[in-house]
Amino acid sequence: MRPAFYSRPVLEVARDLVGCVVSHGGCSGVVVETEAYHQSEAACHAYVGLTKRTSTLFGPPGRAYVYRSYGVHALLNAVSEPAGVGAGVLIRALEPVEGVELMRARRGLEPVRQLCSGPGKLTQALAIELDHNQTDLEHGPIVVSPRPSAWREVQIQTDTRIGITRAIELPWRFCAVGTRCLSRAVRRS
DNA sequence: CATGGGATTGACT
DNA sequence: GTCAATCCCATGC
Repeated sequence: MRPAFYSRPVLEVARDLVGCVVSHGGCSGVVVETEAYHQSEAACHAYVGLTKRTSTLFGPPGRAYVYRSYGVHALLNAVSEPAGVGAGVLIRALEPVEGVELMRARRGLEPVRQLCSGPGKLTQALAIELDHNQTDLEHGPIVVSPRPSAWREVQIQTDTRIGITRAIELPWRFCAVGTRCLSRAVRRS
């Protein structure tokens, strides 16, 4: 997707990314779960302001923000809003499309439902690493492309975000209806 | 320079 | 349900 797609309010970008396709490392999948993060709320890394860590979030929209979580997993975000605003969309789950055997090998698991049903799982399945931080999501190596026709009219449920301790009340989680690949079931709508 | 806290996962009780 | 693994980096002395 072009930078103009991401250079909008992060809640719109998070909603519109559901149904789009993420490709990397010989694999691809449809985005079925996202969360929005914005510098104005305390759960966002950019809340602390411009630092070495958050500089990607404050940079140009349409780039990847990849960081290490709990010392173990790489998590993928799409930098959103105009440059100068710290915001991003966390990609939390995919429904696998291409390269399922590669995903199985990288994950060490067979069930399709468990290959990309979590933010750390999908980066492992697609071989997305920390050095993809700041790379362009239009030209790759990680590529985000528009909704396939079957996903054009996808229904979306909102929910509160998962795994955070601050600003827990905001309904900034967006989930596709009908998928079996969410990281967790939707609680609220 | 030392410390502490995670936008998680998988193994185990 | 509980809990450890493991590392980057922001913060504070």
